[in-house]
Amino acid sequence: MSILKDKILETATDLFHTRGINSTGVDTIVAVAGTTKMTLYKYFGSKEDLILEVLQKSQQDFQFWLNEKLNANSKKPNDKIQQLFDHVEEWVNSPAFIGVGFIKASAEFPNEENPIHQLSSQQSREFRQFISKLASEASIKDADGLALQLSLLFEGAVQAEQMKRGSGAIKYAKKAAKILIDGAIKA
Amino acid sequence: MSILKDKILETATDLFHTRGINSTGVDTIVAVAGTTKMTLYKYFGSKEDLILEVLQKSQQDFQFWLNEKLNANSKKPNDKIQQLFDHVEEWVNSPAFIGVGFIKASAEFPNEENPIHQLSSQQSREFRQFISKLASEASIKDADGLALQLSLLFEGAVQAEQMKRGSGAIKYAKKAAKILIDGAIKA
DNA sequence: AAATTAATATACAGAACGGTATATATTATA
DNA sequence: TATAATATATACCGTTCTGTATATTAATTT
Repeated sequence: MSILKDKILETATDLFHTRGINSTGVDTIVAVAGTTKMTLYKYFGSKEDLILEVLQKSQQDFQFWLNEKLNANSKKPNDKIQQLFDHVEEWVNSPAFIGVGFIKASAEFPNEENPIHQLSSQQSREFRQFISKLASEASIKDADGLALQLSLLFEGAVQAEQMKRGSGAIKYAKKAAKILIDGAIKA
Repeated sequence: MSILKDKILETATDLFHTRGINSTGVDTIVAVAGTTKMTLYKYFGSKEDLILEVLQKSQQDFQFWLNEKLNANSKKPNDKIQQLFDHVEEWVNSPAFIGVGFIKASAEFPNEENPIHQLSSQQSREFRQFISKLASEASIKDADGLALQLSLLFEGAVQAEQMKRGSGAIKYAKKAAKILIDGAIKA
C-alpha cells in the first residue's frame, strides 16, 4: 500500500544481494532508500521481519513471472516442462537478475532453527513441488525424482551465476535438463 | 606447525559453517578454541586472512580425500568419473560433513572485487577443471561441458543438503550424473 | 641460571550494529 | 479550520564488532 514501504523493500532486496544480508545495516538501507529508521521500524518490526518480507516478495514475484511465461507460450504439459529452463535462462540472463534470495539467505543463516533459514528451506521445497506438478501433468512417472534433479540444476546454475556473472552455466543446465526430461518421459 | 593455529583454524571452520561467517566474531572463535585474541592475531593478520586460510584448508582437505578415494578404487578413467558421485555421496552423508566453504562464502561476500569472493570463485573453477580432466581422460568429447553440468549437480546437491540435512538430494544427483555421463560417453 | 620466545589475561579504542525516545513538520481527513 | 495520522530529523542507548596496547606468566633455548 505505502510507497515508502515498497521503496524500503526494493532497496533492501538490492542491497542484500549486492552486499550480503548481514553486511547490510538498516542505516544503509534507509539512507539509500531516502528515508529514516523511524519509518522503517513503523513498517517492519525488526530487521529479521524485513528480511522475511524481502524473501517472500522476491519469490512471489519470480513465481508470478514464471507462471505468466509458462501459460503464455503453450498450455500443453509436455511443452511447459520442456520450456521451463528456457524461461529460467531468460530470467537469469536479464540485467535485472541479481540472484535467488532463499539460496543466499540459507547460506547466511545456516541454523535450521532460524526463521529465515526455515522460510528459505520452505521456498526451496515449494519450488521443487511446483516443478513436480509440471512433471506429473506431463505424465512423468517419478515426478518428484525428476523435479528434485531439475531443482538441483536450477540451484546449481543460479549459484554459478551468482559466483561469476555471465558464466553461461544456464545454457548447460538447460541441455542437461532436456536430457533428464526426455529420459523421464520415455521411462 | 603450531598446534594452536590448527586449533583456531579447526574451530573457525566449524563455527563458520554452523553459525555463518559474518555472524561469527573473533571473540567467539578464541573462546571456543580456548585461546585469546592476541594469539589469533599472531597467526592471522586479520579476520579476512583467517577466512581465506579456512577456505584454502577446507578445499585442500576435500580434494586430497577425493583423490585418495578415486585412486584407491580403480585406475581406469571410465570408472573414475563414474564413481565420482559415489565418493561425493559418501562424503556428504558422513557425519563430519558440514558444507562446502566456497559455496557459503560466495553467498556471504557477493562482491566480485572481494578477495574472499574471488578465492571462492577460483576454487569453484578449479573443482570444475578437476572434473573436466577426469572427463577428458575418459575420452569424453565435450569434457568441459559435462564437467560444468556435473558441477551444477554437485553444487546444487550440496546446497540442498546444507539447507536441509538428510535431504537425500545426492542420491538423485548421482542418478542424474550417470545419465549425463553415459550420454556423453556415447556421443 | 639468563635470555629469548610464546602465550596469557585484561582492558580498551573506535566504529558499526539494531533499535528507541523525543519532538517537529507535513499531509490528509473531518 | 481543527484534528488526526504520517513522516521527518536528530540524538541517543546498549551491545557487539575488529583490532591493539600493556603487562604478566610460562616455556624454551643458549
